[in-house]
Amino acid sequence: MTLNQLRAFLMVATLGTFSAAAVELQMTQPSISELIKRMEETYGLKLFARGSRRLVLTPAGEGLLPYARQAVDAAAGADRALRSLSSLSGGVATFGLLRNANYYFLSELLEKFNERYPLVRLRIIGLNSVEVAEAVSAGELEAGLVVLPIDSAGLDVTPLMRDEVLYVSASSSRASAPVTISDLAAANLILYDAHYGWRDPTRRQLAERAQLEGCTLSAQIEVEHVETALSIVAGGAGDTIVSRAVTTSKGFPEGLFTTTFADPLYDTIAMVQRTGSVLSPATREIARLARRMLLERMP
Amino acid sequence: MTLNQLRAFLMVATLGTFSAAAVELQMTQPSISELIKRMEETYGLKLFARGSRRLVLTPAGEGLLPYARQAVDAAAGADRALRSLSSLSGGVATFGLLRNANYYFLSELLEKFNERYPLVRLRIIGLNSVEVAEAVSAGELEAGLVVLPIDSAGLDVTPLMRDEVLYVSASSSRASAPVTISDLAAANLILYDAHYGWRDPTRRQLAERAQLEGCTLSAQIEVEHVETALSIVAGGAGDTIVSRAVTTSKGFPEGLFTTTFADPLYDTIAMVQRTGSVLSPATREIARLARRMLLERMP
DNA sequence: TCAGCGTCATAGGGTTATCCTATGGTTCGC
DNA sequence: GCGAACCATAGGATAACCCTATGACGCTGA
Repeated sequence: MTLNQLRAFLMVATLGTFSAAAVELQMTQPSISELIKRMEETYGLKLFARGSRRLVLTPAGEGLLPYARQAVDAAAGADRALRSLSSLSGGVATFGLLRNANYYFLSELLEKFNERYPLVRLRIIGLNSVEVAEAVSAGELEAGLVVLPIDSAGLDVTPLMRDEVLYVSASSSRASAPVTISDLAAANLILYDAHYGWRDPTRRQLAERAQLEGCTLSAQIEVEHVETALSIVAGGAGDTIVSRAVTTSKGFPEGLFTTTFADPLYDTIAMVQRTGSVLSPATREIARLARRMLLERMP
Repeated sequence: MTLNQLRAFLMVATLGTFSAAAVELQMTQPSISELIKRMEETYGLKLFARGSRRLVLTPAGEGLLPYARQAVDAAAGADRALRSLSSLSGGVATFGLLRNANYYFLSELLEKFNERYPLVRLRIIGLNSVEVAEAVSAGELEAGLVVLPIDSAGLDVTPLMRDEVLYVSASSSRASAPVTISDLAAANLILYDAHYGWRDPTRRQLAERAQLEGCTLSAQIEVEHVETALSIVAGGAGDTIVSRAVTTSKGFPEGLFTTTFADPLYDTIAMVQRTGSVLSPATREIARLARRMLLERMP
């Protein structure tokens, strides 16, 4: 005897069909069927008479009805009580996200959170991982998602997933084989995140590699937005680098070629929060959602 | 939010420790721990303050308590209701009986059943065979006794006994010899069961005979109760038909004459239940008693 | 009469909850 | 301190749960 079983029973008794109850409970008809069946098997009696017509309560079902109603109502009350007591019933959840979040799951995350906690307002901060990391470190944000590497002083960092960084060009020849750092140094690079320049984590990784090779990277053109950079690349003025998630998104221009790095390069996405801090319920919840949705996307 | 979580919460709140609650609920302490933890995580708030001493309810836990109690109680009631229906130690036995049951054995049946199973409450449904047959067919009733013929779609029908239908009149001359259908067509008929009219089984038998003879039957006066009809007949306004059991009952008015039909007419009493259905113990028992008592009365 | 529709039942599979045992960590009383 | 009592955590087996896909059946309209 579980609450789900009682809920299903009640809804079926109210609406008269399994299918309608399934829609109402946001489940599928076979699930309803199974819940009812299990309850019937548990007690060895039928709750509904499955006639050709519509479902009719058996005497046993009739006897169960008032108790089911009471239990489900009480559980709904319990849920309401807890929900209103938790701070998820108000206030503002503040969370930092890396710039690329659009390409991963941002809108879905916000929709899901808002659906579950409609009373909580959301403030999503973050033009770039650098900014997010600094804000979290300073305590302005409780938590956020960033791309590594970052300056991790005063932060708890939990890597969650990684996404490969690709080289993007309008010329098939320049993207015909994995590129090396020296290829990169020789290329016309169209880079974005002008505001943060070489403090950007992905760029930092590249700069470190270049340093080891004894060469220098510099941007031919720097803009703020990835989309702008990609448009320029599509025009043939130069090449750029983006993570794979960007290349598979809808907005990715036609006619661009991609290739990997000879020594594969990855953006590692991590959750950061202030060392030793306790997250507010709302923030914890959105962090939990974000982590789960990211992990679901792991290859 | 599951019932098990609420049960665990309630028991912990009552007993003050996880371990004690585990013993009481026949589970292990880690299981209780996990159930509580999951509920706390779901809502992002603590339900118990884990002090060094003993557990104390947080305000949130305090708020949850009444709802938890109500939900758990209701579920226990549901369980009891269903469990008792699959045994003879409680619950309600529902059974359908034809209208005339009073004249056969109704009170005796109920007394006997109640004496043997005092914990089972009885709900006897049935103003007329038509109604009982439809309710059983739809699954609202598990079984019942009816007079044939009925529409037997979806029903298992077991004839048990028959009782002759007699013609009743205040005039000795009109009841001096067996009556024919044409006699009937010519008579002032005082009929009962107005609500069901010619769907009533006995009336259907008569109507079919009349059809074969090419004549039509119609009621001069229609009332609901047999007793009313008999009073009117005793006043001489017309004649009626009843089964023999009625004529031998205590309430049968003085001064009325009865005769048989020229072509004898019988009410056949049958047990009906839904095709392929399994009766609950209580219903099976009352059906068994009813059948036995009927058969004992067989001529 | 037969195809189309809506209904519930069943099969198969992936995910999660639940529950266990075993063990670690903390707090209290002696 | 040290044992006792208690809660938390880890790891693993089982069952519940929920899904998609498909089958069976009755109803309905051409």
